Amino acid sequence: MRSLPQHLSKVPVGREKVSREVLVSFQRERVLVAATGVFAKRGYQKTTVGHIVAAARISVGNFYQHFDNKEDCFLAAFDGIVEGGRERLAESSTADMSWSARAYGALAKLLEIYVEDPLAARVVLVEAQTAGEAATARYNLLVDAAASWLRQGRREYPHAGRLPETFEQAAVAGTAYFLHQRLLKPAKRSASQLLGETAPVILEPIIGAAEMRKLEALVISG
Amino acid sequence: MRSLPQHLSKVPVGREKVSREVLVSFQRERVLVAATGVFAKRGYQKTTVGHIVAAARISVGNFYQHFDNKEDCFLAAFDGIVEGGRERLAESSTADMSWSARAYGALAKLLEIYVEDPLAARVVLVEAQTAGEAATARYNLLVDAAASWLRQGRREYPHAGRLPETFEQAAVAGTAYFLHQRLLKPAKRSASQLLGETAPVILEPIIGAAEMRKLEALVISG
Amino acid sequence: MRSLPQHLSKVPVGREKVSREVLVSFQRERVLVAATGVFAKRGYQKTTVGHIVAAARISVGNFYQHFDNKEDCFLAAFDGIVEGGRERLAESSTADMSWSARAYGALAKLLEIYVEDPLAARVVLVEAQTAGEAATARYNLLVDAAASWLRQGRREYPHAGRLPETFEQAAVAGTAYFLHQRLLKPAKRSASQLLGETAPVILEPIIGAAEMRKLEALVISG
Amino acid sequence: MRSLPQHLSKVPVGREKVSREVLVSFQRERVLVAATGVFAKRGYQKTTVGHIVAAARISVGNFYQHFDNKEDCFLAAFDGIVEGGRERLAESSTADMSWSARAYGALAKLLEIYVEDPLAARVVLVEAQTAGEAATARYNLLVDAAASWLRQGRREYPHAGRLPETFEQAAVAGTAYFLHQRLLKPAKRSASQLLGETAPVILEPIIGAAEMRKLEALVISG
DNA sequence: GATGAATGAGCATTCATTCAT
DNA sequence: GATGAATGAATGCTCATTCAT
Repeated sequence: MRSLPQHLSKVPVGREKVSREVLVSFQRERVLVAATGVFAKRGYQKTTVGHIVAAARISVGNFYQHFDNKEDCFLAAFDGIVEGGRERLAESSTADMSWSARAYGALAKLLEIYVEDPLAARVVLVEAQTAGEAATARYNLLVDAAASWLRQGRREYPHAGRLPETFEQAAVAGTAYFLHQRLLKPAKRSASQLLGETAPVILEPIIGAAEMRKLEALVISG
Repeated sequence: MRSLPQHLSKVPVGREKVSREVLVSFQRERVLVAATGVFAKRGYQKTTVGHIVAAARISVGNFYQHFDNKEDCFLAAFDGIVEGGRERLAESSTADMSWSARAYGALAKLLEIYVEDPLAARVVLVEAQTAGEAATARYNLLVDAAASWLRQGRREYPHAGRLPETFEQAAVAGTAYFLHQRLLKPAKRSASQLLGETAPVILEPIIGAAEMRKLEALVISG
Repeated sequence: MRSLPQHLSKVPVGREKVSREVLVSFQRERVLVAATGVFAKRGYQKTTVGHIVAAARISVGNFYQHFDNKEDCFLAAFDGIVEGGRERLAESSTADMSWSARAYGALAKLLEIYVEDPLAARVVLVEAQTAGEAATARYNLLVDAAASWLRQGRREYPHAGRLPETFEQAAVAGTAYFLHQRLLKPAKRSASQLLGETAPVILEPIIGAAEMRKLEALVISG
Repeated sequence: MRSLPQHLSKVPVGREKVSREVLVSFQRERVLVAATGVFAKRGYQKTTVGHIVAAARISVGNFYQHFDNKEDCFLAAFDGIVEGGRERLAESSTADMSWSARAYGALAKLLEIYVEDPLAARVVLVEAQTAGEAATARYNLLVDAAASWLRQGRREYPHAGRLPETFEQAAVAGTAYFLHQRLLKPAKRSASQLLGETAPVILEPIIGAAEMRKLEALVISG
């Protein structure tokens, strides 16, 4: 899953200490992975600390050594997933690409991540809305961040200026709801299928149909 | 609330019985109103049956005479709000109006209802997503129903056919999210302001900019 | 079931009054029959007043007009059954019969009643032991009464004097347990079969094997 | 209580673990003893979990860590008492004794246990019949087991063959009822007194009066 | 550090009983 | 007299969190 933050391995406090810290960090990661699965399968509210420690094979006391409480654990899982996503998203584009290509690539990458780990996706997209105020705030921040990023497109594609102010937020939230619904049904689709269903909703109004077709063609050919 | 069947009032021994039934119905309605407020303010999860009975000024036992449990009460509140909304929505248009006018009028009416009773709106739009599976299912049904209704527009406005299949659902969910966000902030807007912010997102892609302007002008002049 | 106490019909307080009293009495009887069934099927503890009023098709208020509470209702049912049994038992013998014949006849009659109405039997034999102190006391009184009656046999059959003091009570309780067990199993037996299984335990030690055979032969021939 | 498997004490890291397990086991035992007292004094139905935890000086949560619920606790107490009784019963006889001597000794031992701990006796003999289906089933199993054991006597004492099939069950249940009654009255008797009252009912019919006298004499002289 | 036994506040729910209509 | 809505005390049970070992 998520790789360990690099800076930790640089701390030079003696071999043992380091290995222990690494171990602790691994442990924490293990717990977060287990917790993600439990939260996704049982729902945040119905998940108890007991469920998590059973899944992670740790003791209750240990759990509270890592996290303040259940909510803290959820937020850590949420943040870990988002952070991991952000890192992988960074790989999806280079500075020399056009905005539309970067946007299309980013959406494609996101859907790939989504399809890859549906449990993590469920935690971010669904459970975050039922896990208390802090989680909801983080979810909204995510939607806003995506909407903001999308809004940059208006600069590049002037005719997007005709779109209502609320377009980006609605587009992001609408897409999130669409994916959300997909998570409920066992019928899984491939990332490319989902791309065909979401790009027209979220990108085409900004970049226009012509540009859209161009990008689609590029992917197929490339 | 449903009005009493008239024939009952003719039954001679009926008066007492009827008045009691009416009383019970009123009581139930009272509880639902109180419950709606509590659910909206505290959130479904943090609401206890104790909170509801305190707000409704009834006893615990009486609560369980009306509802099976907390979830049942929530669903009844949800259904009551939706039903009331449906009835008021029916008033907003007549058969002789064009689809676009009916759609525009319906959206305006919905926003009016929304602004009028933000607590009820919050229950339907926000809390329903955190109140268990049954509530979530009902929420999704509502989104789907709205999306289906919207889809009829494609027949009337052929150029809407260019819209991706997922447009309607995304548009509805996106608008719901937008309104949802408004509910979190104390800064209230008028229904007409909200109409200006949502109609372009949800209707304009279907009926086109020209028709949109026409409808807006009509409202201002009318 | 139990027939109405005769003296009631003799009270001459005007036709209406009488008919009402009779009606009330019938009503009470109806409730007791229904309650007996519910107690037998659900067990005393798991039976609620709600169950009884539902089965008897009366209102809760009405129930409390007849009985002080659930226990009172149970005791009334218990007493009614015992009283009915006593009356029918009286028919089973005449003064001119020998003690052994009367005892044998009484046992036969009791088993007949038992087989006829297993629900009532269950209430007296099983549920009475779980229905609180008053009911337990009544049950014990019943066992003691039967044991006392049985003890009279010692006078008639001197060799029964060799039996230990505790014999009668143990014999009655043992037989009660035996019948109790029969009530749990669907395999029903006839009254005469049960007579063959119980008489040797409860009567033969008192009257002796020879007398026992004589009585058995009498029944077969008569 | 069962003693700890020896091999565990050899595990080097084991000491702490073992002592904790022992502690937990003691704790459980403590709770069962307290629960037995409460059940015996208040009756199963009127006993609440609150009563038990107050008597055992533990918290509610802790109670539920040991037992699934009140019934589970009762059954554990019942089983513990029966198991303890079985173990002590095993000491009461050796293989070289005659069946009648073993039977007489077992009955004497049982009555000794009964007199020693009337609260435990009450739980097994009285409350088990009011503590739900599972408890009743266990009680019946116990009666059946005792009856079966008693039946072996028929092989050794051929003239016992004249006894009716149902004798053993009735004798056991009758004796149980007799002891049951003793538990209700404060007037306590000694185990040997009770032996004199029960042995003639339960054993003499099988082994005969002569053998009975012989055993009685043996005890007095021995 | 790790463990998991112990804690107890908190909650949903039931049900006998009352009493206004 | 009859009705059944209303009452609220009582109870079983869960679960996040602490802390002695």
